[in-house]
Amino acid sequence: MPELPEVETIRRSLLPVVTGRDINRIVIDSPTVFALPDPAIIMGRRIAAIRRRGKYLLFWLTGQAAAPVWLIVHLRMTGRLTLQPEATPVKKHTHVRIELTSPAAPEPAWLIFQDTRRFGRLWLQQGVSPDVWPECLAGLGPEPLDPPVSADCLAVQLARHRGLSVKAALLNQSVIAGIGNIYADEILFAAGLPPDLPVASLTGANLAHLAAAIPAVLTRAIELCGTTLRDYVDGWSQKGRFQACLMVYGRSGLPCRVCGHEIRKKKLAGRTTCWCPVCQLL
DNA sequence: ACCTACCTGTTT
DNA sequence: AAACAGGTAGGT
Repeated sequence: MPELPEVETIRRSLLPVVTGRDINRIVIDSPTVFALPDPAIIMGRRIAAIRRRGKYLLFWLTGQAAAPVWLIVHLRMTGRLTLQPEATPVKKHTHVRIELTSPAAPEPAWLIFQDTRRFGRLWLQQGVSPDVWPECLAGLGPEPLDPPVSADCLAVQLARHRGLSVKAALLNQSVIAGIGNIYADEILFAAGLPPDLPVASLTGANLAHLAAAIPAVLTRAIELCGTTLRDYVDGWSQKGRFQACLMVYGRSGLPCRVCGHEIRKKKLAGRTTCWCPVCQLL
């Protein structure tokens, strides 16, 4: 489900409500999803900020006379992170519930982690900055949007993966952080590149088109609050609207919205890949 | 550079 | 009944 635009939309939707609130209670229904050795580590802490790195959400938890702790969330395919009013009944596939209170707000609220397929995970990181946390964030490539990735940066990042197809390279989180199957296909369409093109055969002009397409597609997707195909919603349970703008993903057999040629589909890098054989002909 | 596993639900 | 789904870790 969530790629960079969806995770960023969730971050922005939660930000104004959740920052400054205090953790009053935590209920873990699935210890495999969140192995929290001792709830006392985060009890009473305040959510001071929310950051995003690639597809990870990072909650900065401060406490009096205590070193800050990071709560790290990855939603994988079907994870949801939403706010619910205090009295909301517990829904199916709820794995973690965090009750948040605020001196300014009379009613507590729940921050809920739901995940049908249970691939999503939560972790705690104490002491070390999450950027160097070896188990996840340390291996991530650069953020594609701040600043917008350049052709030079892309060339450097791709240099270690010359044997991959350009689609496989875009999906590799150590090349650029945050791109998944939907946006890889959409970016390659916007760049006019065939997905099975080997990285080794990319020209300078190809790299320039690719570098321009990455921020263009991701920024537009964020503006439209992400892509809702089935499960994805933001922190207020609102769907995204970028699905109406998809040019190739999920459109196999349909006419290309630019040239009218039939959109094709095949497995590449283990993932279904859709492209226009005319607009993306080298 | 590929394959499978991890899960549950939906579509073919 | 089988294939497939936004992701990634781990094995070969």
